[in-house]
Amino acid sequence: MPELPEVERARAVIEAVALGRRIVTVDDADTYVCRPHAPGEIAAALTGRALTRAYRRGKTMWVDTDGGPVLGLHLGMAGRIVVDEPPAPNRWDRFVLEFDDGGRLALRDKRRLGRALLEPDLSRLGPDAARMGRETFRARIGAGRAPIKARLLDQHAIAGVGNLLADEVLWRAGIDPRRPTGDLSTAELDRLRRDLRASVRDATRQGGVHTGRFIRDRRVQTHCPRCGGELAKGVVGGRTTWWCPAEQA
DNA sequence: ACCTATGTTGATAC
DNA sequence: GGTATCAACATAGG
Repeated sequence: MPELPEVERARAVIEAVALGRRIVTVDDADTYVCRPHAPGEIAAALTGRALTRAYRRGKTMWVDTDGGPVLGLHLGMAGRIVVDEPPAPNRWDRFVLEFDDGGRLALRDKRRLGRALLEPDLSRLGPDAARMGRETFRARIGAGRAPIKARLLDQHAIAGVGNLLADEVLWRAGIDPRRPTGDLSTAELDRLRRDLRASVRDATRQGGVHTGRFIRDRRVQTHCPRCGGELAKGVVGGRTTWWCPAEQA
């Protein structure tokens, strides 16, 4: 589930209900989710601290603590942040903070591809997709020969776009996902940026990328929501890709 | 049973 | 350097 809109909602939840609460216990026993830390390392650094601010860039979140280290959080492919919910079965709560008021914050993730670590490295993360200016977008997205969809998925170039959101915005903008980036006109790049920002805004408000018109519709049928034509399916940038061959050129 | 698919990222190879 | 491929993880479904 988690692309930029889902992560922003998770960040907002942390901001709204988890800041200022004193941490008394940390479960960092999952050495894969908490890599490269050894069990107990994150616990030692965070016990007695409180979270003070929650940030996000692309799909990466990080949280400041009062006098302690920064805690990085990533939802991976199936992770969620849950606050003050009873523990999940099957050890799906991969990383847990317990507060002195009896509440808890958990990274709940069936797949274990989520991440919790101290002092995350953000240096290789591109600018946030929702806050990218026109000039920056043109420069970072418009150069090179990769298929445009592959570029949108490249977190070093632009942070926050995942497989579903990429299909949604390319459909909205009427651009073939296989087009080489360098072949896009300035007008097409500007349109793409506009549609991307709109898609992110809508999805964040409505609860996630699956609420997008193209993505939502595709769950029940494989026709274009606009023209009704049969959608095409293929692999672009290594990911399953759907598009409308009649409208996306 | 076995095979495929799945919203992620990172390492590796060309 | 840019791009493509595969592996990491665990679950769901045909």
